[in-house]
Formats: sequence, structure tokens, C-alpha cells
Amino acid sequence: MSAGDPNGRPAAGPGRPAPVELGAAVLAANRGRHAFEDCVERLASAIRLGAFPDGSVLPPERELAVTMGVSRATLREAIAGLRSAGMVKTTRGRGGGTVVVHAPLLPGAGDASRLAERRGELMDALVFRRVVEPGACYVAAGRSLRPEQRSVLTDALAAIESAADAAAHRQADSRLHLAIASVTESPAIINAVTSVQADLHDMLIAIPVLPVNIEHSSAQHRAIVAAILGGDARRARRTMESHCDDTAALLRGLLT
Amino acid sequence: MSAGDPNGRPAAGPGRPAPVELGAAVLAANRGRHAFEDCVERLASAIRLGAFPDGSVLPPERELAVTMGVSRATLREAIAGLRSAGMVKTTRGRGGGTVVVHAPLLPGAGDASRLAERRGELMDALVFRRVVEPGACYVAAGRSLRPEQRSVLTDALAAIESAADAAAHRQADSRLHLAIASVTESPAIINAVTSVQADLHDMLIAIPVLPVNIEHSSAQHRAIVAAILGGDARRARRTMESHCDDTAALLRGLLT
DNA sequence: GCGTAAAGGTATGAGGTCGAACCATTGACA
DNA sequence: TGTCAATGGTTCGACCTCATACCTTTACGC
Repeated sequence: MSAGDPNGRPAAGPGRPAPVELGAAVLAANRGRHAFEDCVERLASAIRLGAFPDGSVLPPERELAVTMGVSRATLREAIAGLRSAGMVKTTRGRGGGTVVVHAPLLPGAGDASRLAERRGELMDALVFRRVVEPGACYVAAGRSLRPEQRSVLTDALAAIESAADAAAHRQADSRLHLAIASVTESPAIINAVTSVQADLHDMLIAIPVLPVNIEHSSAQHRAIVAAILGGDARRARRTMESHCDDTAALLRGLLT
Repeated sequence: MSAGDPNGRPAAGPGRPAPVELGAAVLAANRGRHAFEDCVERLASAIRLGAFPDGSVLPPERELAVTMGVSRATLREAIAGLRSAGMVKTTRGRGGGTVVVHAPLLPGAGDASRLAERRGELMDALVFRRVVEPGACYVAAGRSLRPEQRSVLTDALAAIESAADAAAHRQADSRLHLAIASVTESPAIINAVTSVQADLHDMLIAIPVLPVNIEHSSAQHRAIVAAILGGDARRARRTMESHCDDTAALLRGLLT
């Protein structure tokens, strides 16, 4: 190991420590692509995951640009992209009439062929999820939640139970997971869960939904929310771990 | 709740669901600043955290640019910045002689005045760390590690014990935490731990080091590595949780 | 009704970023 | 000792991104 690093390049001199592969691993890119594509993808994810349900209004462009850390010009390009994809409509003038969500919610729109190319990324998302989402539950249960935060959780839970079809159920599901993350009030946790749920969503819409799985999931969701509201951090985390494990087992078979 | 969202903007129409604040939280910006600054910061962090120890050689520019997801031109600007800051030196020609790390390792270089401005970000890092690093231990302990991965852990542990001064100790410490993340082989976990350690480093170099704390830390480090090598995931996680809690308690007092 | 404020739509110039090609240097290997 | 391949250094044009204005539309409040 002192002869060279794992990349095969020899160390420069006899006395110099080998960099191991730690260095390369630490510097991996997360700055993906252009701001424009990034913006489109994040908006599309937010909509697909139910953060902006069908019929809701996006924040004003100027405000949204600040939130997302891009210029208004770039944001407008992204919105134009979503518009031509049929995800949003735009009206002018004062008041709520700005950009409205028009979620397609196509059931079974899963493009399973593309998933194979992203296999590594998606498998990693399952590993990371198993760490982050139970952690979010632990943190959420440890906080003293305000009444409206408790409502966000119970409302999201109720929305799952009353989902009309499979697509609506899928969206309500991810919405609950995002809601749990949001009540932690930790930007880092919210960001991690959002990223994980986006990948998870791509996988879940590609597999058929079995009623038995849905009922099992719903029971876990109820237990998780109850544990969070009751302040039982360990139990909330443990239940979410089981939930992640079950979903992961279901999905790992999907990608060979 | 159906009257308007938490941002104070009224809902567009009577039938439209309110977006709650979920949407805004999910879209928060992680695309920070320019690629150039981002690049400088990540390289500087990697060096300060010990991923590239003093005297080691960085990968070739072309390769590094791909790894970090920036163009070679941008990467070169970043390296030029580090060079003028005295962190690296550059030689030309074939072989290992390319860019050599020249870590200053200034003891007590902590700029405590700047930390106050970043209070929110740093407090969040402590919360996220308490989720991510124990999770990394759990995952690492659950894997069957190859011999060289086990060496990475034991070497990093030994380097802490034999650190000459406080600065070297600090670097060896973060290096162990990065090593634990790296043996999970999960890019997402490595990325999260790197980010968290960078913030942690900024805080830790700003406080005085007490021998009693160091000994306590070292005992925890030994227990963590032992648990990971022994495959005891629960114990590895639990011990890392205590470790994070202890450090966090020490640091939370630092920022009012 | 009418004025005004709150939104989206448009234009422009500065500077950042990229990709690709080519030059210059120097150690490794025959 | 000479060749050459690996690596840093340099240049250039295309495109992206940003910030800042200013215009247009439309609902809300008086």
C-alpha cells in the first residue's frame, strides 16, 4: 500500500505518504450539469413528489429564484421547460394567477428501461435512505412540535389513506416522507430526504403496486407518525428502518 | 390552513390546495456560488481534513477535473488560488511531480469571529452529523470489509494516537471519520460525511483542546473501530452517537 | 370605475464556464 | 543517451448564467 495509490499512479517520492483513495472519494462531484437542467429536475421532482400538489400555485418567480439559488432568467427557462412538458400553466397579472401546477400523474408511467443505466446511483440511494430517513424520524420525534407541524403529519397520513388511485397514493406517500423531514427544520436533512425520495420515486413508479404491500406500508406509516407525535424517538427510528428495509427488499429485485 | 400558505400569500382560488411550506423547504438552494469558489473550498477542505496529507500528490488535472465535475480551466483557477495561498506547489513534467500538497497546519488558526455569521449552518451540521455519522458506522459494520479497508481504519486510528501536536491530531481525527465513511463505499454517505466534517473542522480549530477531551475521544474512536471491525453495527452506531453528542455539547456553547 | 401593486415578459451587457486543441517541460524507459 | 509519453501551461470561441433594468398584464382596494 505504500508503493502507490489505488489508482495505480506511483507515489512521487520515497518519503511521501500514499493518498490512499480517500482523496478521490472525498472530491466526488455533486455539482451536476448546468443550472438550467438542475433547476428543471428539482422543480419536476418537487411536483412529482407532491410538494406542490395538483392545482397549487408556485411562489412568484423572483422569490423562487432566490430560494433555489439561481437567477430569474434561468428559473424562467426551467419553468418554460415544465410548461412545454405540460406540468404547469402560467397566467399573468396580480394575485394567485402566476404558475399553476398541472400534474399529469400518469399511472404506470415508469420508464423501467432507463433505470438500468442508473443502477449504481439508485442502489446507493437505498443505502443512504436507510440512514437518513430513520435519522429524520429520530430527530423529528425529539423535537417539541408546534401544532401546525403536527397537523402537517396527520394531514399527510390521512391523505395516504384516502388516496383515490395508485398514482395519488404514490404521491401522498412521498409527501408524508417529505413532511417528516420538514418538521425536523434541518435544511440538511430536508435536502437529503428530498434527494432520496426523488430516486425512490423513479423506482416505485416502475413496479406494480400490490394491495398487501400498501396495507403493510400504511400500518408502518401510522406507527411512525404516532411514535413521532408521541416523542418516542427510538421507536420512530426503528419503525422507519423496517419500512425502508421492506421497500428496499421489494426494489432490489427490480434492478437485476 | 386552507386560507393561505405560511408565506402569507393567499391561495389562488377556493378549491385549490394550499402548498403548505413543504414546497419552499424542498426547493432550498444547494447550488452554492460559482464553480470556481466551490472548487477551491472543496479542495481546501479535502486537504485540511487530511484526505491529502502533507507531501502527497494530487491526481492529474484532467482526471481531477472529471472527478470534481468541473472543466479543467476552472479547476486550474482553483489550484492557482490554493497555490497563492501556499497550500500547494506545482512542478511540471512526467511522473508524480505535478501538484504537491504543502499543508500549513497552522495551530490555532481558528477565525472565531466568522463563525457567528454561519451559526445556523453550523448548528444544522451538528444535527445532520448526529444522523449521518452514526449511520455510516452502522453501514460500515454491516459490510464484510476487505483487508485493505480494515487497514485504512486501523491506520487512521493509529495516526490519531501518535499525532505530534494538536493540529496533527485534529487532522488525523477528521481523517478517521472520512475513512469510516469511505469504507461504506456509498458515495452519498461519503459526500454527507465530508460536508459535515468540513463544518465541524471550522468549529473545532476555534476552540482550545483539553487533554481530558482528547483522551475521551480516543477511547470512543477505539471502541467505534473495534465495533466496525467486529461487525457489531448497533454498538458501532451507539458509540458514534455518544461521540457526536459529546462533541456537539462542547461546541454548542461556542456559538452563544 | 380607477389607481396601484403584484405578478409575468423582455432586453442587454458583463462575466463565468466549458470543451478542445495545441505548446512546453521533464522524468521514465529502452 | 535519446526518445517519448505524461503532465502542467496557454489560447480561443461558443454558450451559460447573472444582475438589472424596464414593459405588460391583471386583480385587489378604495
